[in-house]
Amino acid sequence: MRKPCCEKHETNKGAWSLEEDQKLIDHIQKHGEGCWRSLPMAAGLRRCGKSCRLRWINYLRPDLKRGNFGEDEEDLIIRLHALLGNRWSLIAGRLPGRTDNEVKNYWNSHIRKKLIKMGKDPKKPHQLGGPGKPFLTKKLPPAPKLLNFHCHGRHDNRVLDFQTNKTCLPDLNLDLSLCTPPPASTVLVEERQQDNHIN
DNA sequence: AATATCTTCAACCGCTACCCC
DNA sequence: TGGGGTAGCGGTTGAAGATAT
Repeated sequence: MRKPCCEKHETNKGAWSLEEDQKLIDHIQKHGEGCWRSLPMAAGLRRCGKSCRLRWINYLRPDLKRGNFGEDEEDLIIRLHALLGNRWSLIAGRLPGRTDNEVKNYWNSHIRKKLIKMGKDPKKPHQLGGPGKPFLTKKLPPAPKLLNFHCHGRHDNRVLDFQTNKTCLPDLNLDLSLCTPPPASTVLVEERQQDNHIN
């Protein structure tokens, strides 16, 4: 029998209060993300670590882009979904400031209906501009670690090529199944700026 | 104005992948 | 190498708000 991830009778459930949010924000600002299991006790929260992680990732993170999806974002989601299927975290990784949960909800509540209305079957990627048959029907090997490169709600995806020392917008590599880690000489400008305190 | 139905989205659950010993 | 613990992912649920009757 699987052990519960936390002592259920001692944890709050349901909507988060402002006070809980603040405690979580304060704790993460002080100690950073990570070690979710021990975080609730350390932060003085009666919540399961999983719940804290989800709340932070989906709602409290300062770099989240709230509000409606733009047309370009919607188009990108459709194209990526045609390639990747329901791999929401990968899709969200290509949409700066968006979370997998948000993308998934948006797909289920808006895009899916829109496509059905247009007479397209959202379950058939080839009707949406994807490959002729479902592209990723079997489990992929784990994504390269550096895919995180695109994650965590980056505000822009510009990269700095250390060889040319120029910034550029990377081509949209939709073929994530073949995506390899970026060369060591390439890092996000934003990260570099943070490191060097450039602005 | 009251009630029913639909829609949206935050949060939960269970499973799997990953990491460490 | 395999077993246990933890993090992350995707599916699902349910409360709250919006809209229709």
